[in-house]
Amino acid sequence: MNISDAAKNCGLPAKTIRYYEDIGLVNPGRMENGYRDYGEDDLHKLRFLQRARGLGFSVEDCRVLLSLYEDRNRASSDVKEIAKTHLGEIERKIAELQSLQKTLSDLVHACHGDDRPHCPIINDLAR
Amino acid sequence: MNISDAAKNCGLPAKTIRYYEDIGLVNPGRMENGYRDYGEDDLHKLRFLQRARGLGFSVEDCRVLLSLYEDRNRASSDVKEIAKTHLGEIERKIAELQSLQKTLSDLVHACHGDDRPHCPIINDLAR
DNA sequence: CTTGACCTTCCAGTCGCTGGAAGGTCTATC
DNA sequence: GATAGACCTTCCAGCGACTGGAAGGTCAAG
Repeated sequence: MNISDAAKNCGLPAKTIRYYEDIGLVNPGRMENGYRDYGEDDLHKLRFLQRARGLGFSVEDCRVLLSLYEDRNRASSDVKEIAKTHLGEIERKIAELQSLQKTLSDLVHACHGDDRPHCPIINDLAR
Repeated sequence: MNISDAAKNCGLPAKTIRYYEDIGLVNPGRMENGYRDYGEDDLHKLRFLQRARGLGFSVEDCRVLLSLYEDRNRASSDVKEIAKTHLGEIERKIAELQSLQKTLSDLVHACHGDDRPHCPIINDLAR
């Protein structure tokens, strides 16, 4: 299967798939004319990557997860550890964004938003 | 005032201050020896940038906010518009992260995390 | 035989810094 | 006056994870 069909199949852009090959995540074979040729295994990996990236795992996390995916003797604790760490980062980020949201929404509500120059938002930034 | 004192004063690294000059945000004068020389106005701008970046505004937003900050005839509605847009982006991001958090935390809870290979997290990624 | 849709590689740009190299300047001490 | 150490300068490269585009090869249809 050529790259554009593989792209349709896994939901990743062709450019991204080539990039994943560049960094050694998915190495398809080649046809006689030099075109990339994706087999079932490759497609599985690409879909796996698409899902894992969609859950916000870094590409390096994905590399490890992919090797665990392929390791029939993996310990589920290794997978869980990565996921827990990632979950913690997500929760930290949510907390950080919620704090920004509170500050910003207070400022936005305090600002009349008319044609006069007085602006609590600017005043806060300048304080 | 030289760059390292300015850095202490505004809470930004010297590297970042030079970068802001590169992209035309804060242009200090120079001393006779070629060293950058930060005056009160420059320090105000740097502190403004430090605050605005801390609230997650993009550097381009900061550029506009800075020009509004300096415009005594600004309309507060212009400021409010930028802040509201940014707030919307933050809220979108929070929602997205919360959805990831839910999925991931369900998966993490479903995984025993022992030395056996069975792993609902991997299974979900591979589905 | 040409058109158009694929494919290939390679290079540059995104954003907001950050690190490091190579070299100039200033201040204090010997 | 020499030297050390802490500054300062400019410039170039790299981060993550792609994305866009140029230049050129391949293939099937009309």
